[in-house]
Amino acid sequence: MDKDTGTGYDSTMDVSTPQSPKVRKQFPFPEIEPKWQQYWEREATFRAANPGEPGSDKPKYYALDMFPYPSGAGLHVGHPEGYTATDILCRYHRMRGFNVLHPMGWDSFGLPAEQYAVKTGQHPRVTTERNIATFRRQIKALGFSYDWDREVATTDPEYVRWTQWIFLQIYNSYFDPVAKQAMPIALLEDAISKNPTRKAEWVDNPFLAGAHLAFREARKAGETPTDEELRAYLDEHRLAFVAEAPVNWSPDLGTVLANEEVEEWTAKGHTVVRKPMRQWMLRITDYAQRLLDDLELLDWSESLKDMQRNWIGRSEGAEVRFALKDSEHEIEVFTTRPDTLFGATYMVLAPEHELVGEITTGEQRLAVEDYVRKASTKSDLDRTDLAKDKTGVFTGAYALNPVNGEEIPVWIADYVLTGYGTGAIMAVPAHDERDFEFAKKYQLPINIVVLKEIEPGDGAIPTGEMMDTAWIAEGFAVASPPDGLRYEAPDINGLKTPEAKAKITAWLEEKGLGAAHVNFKLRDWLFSRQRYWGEPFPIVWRDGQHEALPESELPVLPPEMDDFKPAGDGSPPLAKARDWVDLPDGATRETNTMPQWAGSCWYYLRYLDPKNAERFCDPEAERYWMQPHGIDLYVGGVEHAVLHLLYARFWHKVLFDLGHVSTPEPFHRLVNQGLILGEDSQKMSKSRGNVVNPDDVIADYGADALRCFEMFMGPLEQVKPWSMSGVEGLYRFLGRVWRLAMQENQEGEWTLAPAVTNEPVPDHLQPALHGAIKGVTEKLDSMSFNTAISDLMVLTNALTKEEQRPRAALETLTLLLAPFAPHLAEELWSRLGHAQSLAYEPWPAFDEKWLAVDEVELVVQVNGKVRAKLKAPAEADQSALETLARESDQVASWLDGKTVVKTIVVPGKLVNLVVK
RNA sequence: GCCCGAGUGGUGGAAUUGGUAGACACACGGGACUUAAAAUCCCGAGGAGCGUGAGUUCCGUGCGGGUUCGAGUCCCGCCUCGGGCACCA
Repeated sequence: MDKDTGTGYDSTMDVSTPQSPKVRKQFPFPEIEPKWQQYWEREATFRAANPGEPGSDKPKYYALDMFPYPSGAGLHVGHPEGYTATDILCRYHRMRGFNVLHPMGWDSFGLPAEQYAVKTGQHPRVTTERNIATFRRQIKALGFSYDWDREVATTDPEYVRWTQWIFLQIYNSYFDPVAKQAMPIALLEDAISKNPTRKAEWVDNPFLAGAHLAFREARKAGETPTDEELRAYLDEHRLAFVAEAPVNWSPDLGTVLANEEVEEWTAKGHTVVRKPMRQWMLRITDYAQRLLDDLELLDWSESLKDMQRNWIGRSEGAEVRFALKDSEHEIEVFTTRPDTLFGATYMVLAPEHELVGEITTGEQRLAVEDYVRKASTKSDLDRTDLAKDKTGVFTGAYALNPVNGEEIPVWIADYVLTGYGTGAIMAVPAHDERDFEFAKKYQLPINIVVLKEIEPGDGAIPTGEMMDTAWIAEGFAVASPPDGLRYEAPDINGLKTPEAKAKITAWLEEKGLGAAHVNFKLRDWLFSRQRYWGEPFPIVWRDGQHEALPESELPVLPPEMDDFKPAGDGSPPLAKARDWVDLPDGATRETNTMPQWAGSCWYYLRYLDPKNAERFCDPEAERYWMQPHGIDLYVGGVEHAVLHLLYARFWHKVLFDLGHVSTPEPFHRLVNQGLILGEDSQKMSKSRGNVVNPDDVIADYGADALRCFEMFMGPLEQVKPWSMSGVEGLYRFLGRVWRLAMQENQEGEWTLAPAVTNEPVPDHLQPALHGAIKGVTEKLDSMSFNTAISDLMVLTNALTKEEQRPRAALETLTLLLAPFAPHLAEELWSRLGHAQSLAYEPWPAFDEKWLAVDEVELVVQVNGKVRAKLKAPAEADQSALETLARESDQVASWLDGKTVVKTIVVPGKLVNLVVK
């Protein structure tokens, strides 16, 4: 799921380890790390119990990492950051008695392996398998507590089967506008058929009943729909559909891209142009409102929610129809400001608008056609780059403003986008910056109809020519209509913007001229790619119509080929495999493939039941792990804020609507780990030479030190620079912990230190011990890993000072450390005399009695400045503390010759004497 | 331009509801051990001033105001950096 997928295939695969400093190891991590990794694997320590298996009676905890795209470059230190955070919480939850699901897998379809295949002829599957092996080895070397029995790869044929199966669920559904959810297309088909057989299932649904009636009336009128018409009606409603639309086409990649992906690839230097093509789309726009509303259910950062909200881009307003002078056509526009209708002085159509050809007058035709042609060859980038300088051409046509009947000119301009709203606007230059700029340039009238305040008195309205910028905020309606004039439209003068909007909209609705309307920025998801290394669509074409393959035909795997080159004309590589494409019965296979996002849209569900051959996931397993509100913790990079996270939510909602999953949202709590920068505070990149390879770090300092350092660097969500001396610091800390209990003999063997005693923990150590238990526990609960480690250091420093090291105290420290440095902790636990792994040892509990102190430090302030620090009994009451403070020698000089006018006492903490 | 987030020592970062600013580390300096070094252990440290000294005073959380007995924390106005969106009507 990495965005950074375009690198690495030309790099060598061997991971070279620089000469480690020939220094004595602080602790024998090169022996104990592989030892415990093998132990955990052999004992299946981290196998998660599905319902019915021993251990499934515990409460569940599902922590998910964003699975990686196994690139040729191998793991970098950014990967283990999020993985370590989830691993720590998983190990912690096991010790707290949870049945923990912590899986890992591979997002293994993707363009780099295919590009490598084009260059070298090596099959993408070979490349992919090799890269997965590298990633698996590297990840295992970090000692994460994954249940490897649940490993999945999106390229596995059995995984592809269910990705395609889910696609068919989407294909065989429509979005019901009444129920506001996906429903089986079979219901709609039944409703419009001549002899419905499932009426009981849909008769109460106004949408289906309405469709039924419409087709019945048509039949009564003798307009019996043909099979093609019925079919076309259904295809128009499917959640997966084929559309001819301007798409993002990259000639050098040889494929189309989703809107969300364009920036990523252009940033890498690829060209992306708009081009009309026939492509598969998914109707994510139907879910726009639910995707927006259900963000409220989620425990995500507000900034991440905001990114999704902005991407979905909901705006409320009205659609208004403008009649055209001397034409039967109408222009429909969307506006968020129907209150400014009296200020609409011209209209603008997008150059691609379907009416442009129809309404252009003879003398304007040449200029308009020229403009349209130029606009069509401009890429989106050109269009936005030239944003500052607005251009346009008058069509020669006039529209009639519905509120006052005025004739206003109709222009075309490329600042109006074809993909948003209706592709046409009413221009209100006084109250919209773009319209203002355009009107200034082409000397179109600017009529002010909103003022910030209404002046008492004569109320003369300033003229638009006096404005140097548009007033786009709300205010009070004026000149709507202008003084002395009356129109059929209501007078909204003096109304505040919201009321003015409501009144005008109501009138438009009443007159049939328009209606309140909600618009979204979100576009439907362009779902097909012209690639080889992706899931083929389980679709065949017959007589120009698409049809689904039966489930028994799944999985549909890409054919064996040795030429992976895209044709360059937009036809996919698969089209060249004629034997595969042409079926004996005359049908042909769909040759597009699905985007890489398809596999990552549901992998978290396959983990729940990865070996199931009957279903994508057993319903009982789904309920067990996903109830009550989905995945307990999902950690990954913020780069997926509007890609993977939006797509996966959409698929999940479709599956939810169809009854295949039990929660409306998949990822209840989501945390974005911050980027790790190079030691130079620059983004890590091969060209800068500041990339840190985790293998090197493990070789020199061990996996535990790497894990601990990544957590100690700073808050998980923060961007932070790498520091090799920082790793060394954590390495030394782990060495100190080790040597609390161990010492090295003449032969270089580590044995239990004689300082380790079986005496009970002395009272003077108890506050440090229980303070650490409390601190680490609370900080794990709040995911404040850096301060949790700091608490462990404080306890370690306290124990280091002790001559005698009580075994009980060392055991507690070992358990607290275990989630962070599991190899070291397991080894210490074993050396302290335990035969079993500590993975399921109960988490230490603290006793408040050791945290209560009987003497506190009392801060005495005079006028808010600290003047003394005194010892005071913890139970002293306010007046006692005040007396103590006033009588203190250190304070006396500050009170000399002054009068105390006020005293503030914070019990147990501070006394502030206010003097004059 | 719009929407978020963040500015704390030489560095990474700590600081419940406003209540001792700088926890814990890194880097640095000093000491112990060592023939020496590495490793380890101990000690020091926000800045400025005064004092031989134990100490002590002032300043200090991007800048300017404000609220409060008391502000890193709350309010208003700026500046800088980072992220997202970007002609979305």
